[in-house]
Amino acid sequence: MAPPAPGDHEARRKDVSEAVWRVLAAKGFGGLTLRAVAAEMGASTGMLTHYFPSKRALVTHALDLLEQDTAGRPRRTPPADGLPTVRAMLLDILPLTPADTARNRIWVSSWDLSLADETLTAQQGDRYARLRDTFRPHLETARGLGEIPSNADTGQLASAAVAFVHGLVVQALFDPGRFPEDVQIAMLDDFVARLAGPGTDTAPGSSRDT
Amino acid sequence: MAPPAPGDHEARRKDVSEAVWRVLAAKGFGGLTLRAVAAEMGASTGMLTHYFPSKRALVTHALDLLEQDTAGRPRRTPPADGLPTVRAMLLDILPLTPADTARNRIWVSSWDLSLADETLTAQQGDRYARLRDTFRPHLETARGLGEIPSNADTGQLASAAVAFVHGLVVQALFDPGRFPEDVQIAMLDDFVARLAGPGTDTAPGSSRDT
DNA sequence: CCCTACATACCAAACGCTTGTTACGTACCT
DNA sequence: AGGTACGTAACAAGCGTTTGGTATGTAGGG
Repeated sequence: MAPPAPGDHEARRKDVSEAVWRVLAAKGFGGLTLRAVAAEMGASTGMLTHYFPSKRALVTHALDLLEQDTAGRPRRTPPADGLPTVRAMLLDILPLTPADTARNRIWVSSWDLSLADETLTAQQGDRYARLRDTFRPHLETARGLGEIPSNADTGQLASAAVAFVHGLVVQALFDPGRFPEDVQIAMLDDFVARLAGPGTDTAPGSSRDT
Repeated sequence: MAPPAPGDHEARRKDVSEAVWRVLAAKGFGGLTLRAVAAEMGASTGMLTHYFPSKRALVTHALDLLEQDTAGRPRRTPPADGLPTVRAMLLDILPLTPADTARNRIWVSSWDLSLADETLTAQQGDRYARLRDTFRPHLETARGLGEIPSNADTGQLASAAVAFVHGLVVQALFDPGRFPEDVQIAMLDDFVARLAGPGTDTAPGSSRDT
């Protein structure tokens, strides 16, 4: 009955991954149990431990899945250098499709676990640093193009952009009715438009990064 | 041995509340168990059920505690009507003190549970609506004072302000070293300064999509 | 003033259930 | 034959919950 073809080890791991994903989307990390995952794919917990020796390994794999899904998600083709690209990148984060909503929901869900574990806290902190770093070069391009002031602190603006978009994600997750697609986009466009403004005028020689 | 004075029922509930708070600050909602709370106050689980008949009741109480602590926290005296008040209110949210950090950490931790439960999701959504509503009148005052453009959408700006500050909270929680007090304040000041700008000029009759 | 009656406040222990983990058996393919 | 791929089943630990018992208080009657 059960096909033990020894070649599709990776394929079976992928099946497990999809079951993990569905459990996470439905019940979050607090509801991620071996039995829930096993039941989701109509298998036994013994089979799970055949692919993931411990719960910790499964959780780690779930976090990897999250990162992998995030990195591999379909993205908009960058329209033009500078601010339009920043806008497109931020749009790619918002929960505008069911897939984006699930991914964001799982990210937010993971924060409880991440905050309770020192190692995971540091990893999440690094992830945020990397995310900010992906915005920075495009903000520098925008500065070079004169789309934002020449004295703008691109590192700080990257942090601000990530902050704004993730804060919007959280509100949208808790109240999708009040944050439909057009509202989210309008808010994002408004935010990007304000990037072009002066912000706080920093006196020369007073700003340092990191 | 143990004094069962029947008058201090509320006082004892407060003791329980403080133990719950300490457990939440240390281990989040995922680590909130009856035994952990009982151990935290050197008592038994039977005593807990004497004050909270079920785990659900304790969790509900914990969420009430969060709301209560948030509502009752010390706040800055509003400096001047309009934008300065908005800035002060946003400053009151940021994790600048250990108490603020603990409160924010617990809030973020609660989102896993809240997203997994329909009722809690709606409650959190309402909380966000109320939070946005506390900003709106001051933004309208700012508009009346000419601090922000006369065609500004105050409701949208309130959502944006809450989004920005909570997104900043999350990043600061995961990487306190990179978001010390002065960085957080600088980012907030920059954001508030941009509120004074035009944002997206909503020309009547023109629409932009996708 | 003492004795009984009763409610409160709790502890210790056990309940049944779920958790992660492990051991063992078996079907299958090479 | 032997390794791979499972299912079955048990395990101890931890979970929320329940039970039984024991102090400690208050209240009322004699």
